[in-house]
Amino acid sequence: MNMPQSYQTDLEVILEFLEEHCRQETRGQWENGKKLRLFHFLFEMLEDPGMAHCLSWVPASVGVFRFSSTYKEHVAALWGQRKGNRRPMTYQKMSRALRNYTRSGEIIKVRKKLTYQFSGATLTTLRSQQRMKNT
DNA sequence: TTGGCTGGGAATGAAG
DNA sequence: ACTTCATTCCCAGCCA
Repeated sequence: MNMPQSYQTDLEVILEFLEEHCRQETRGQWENGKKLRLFHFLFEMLEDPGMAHCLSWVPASVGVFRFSSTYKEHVAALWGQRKGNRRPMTYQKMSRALRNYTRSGEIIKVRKKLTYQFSGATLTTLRSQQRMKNT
């Protein structure tokens, strides 16, 4: 129990770091040890039946999903809360982030109103991560 | 014509 | 210091 002062403060620093890390985990900013990305969040929402009135898969088209016109702002607001942004998230801004995925090809825009599509690769990694969770 | 979506440049922020 | 991803702002085009 008799430790040098410097050793104790090092421990305190480490504990402080871990506590902050845990706080971020519970705030949902981390997923599988990696930073939470927008498409992870959207996938989560899509797999949640309680969110079907906000956004849902388009039947018979793999990886295609669509926001509801009336609740799209709700999804955006939730996303903003999850990230802990200073200013409230809006659909306008969230869709801008969605457009950034065009470069990386993780999500592409479908020529239909409020609808987008996960790439095959993105979809398979998301589904495998989802498997990990339920075990 | 107008409002709702869409597209994207550019600057800034957050975090590793 | 540099990259990645997201946020914020803003403007312009399209179309029902």
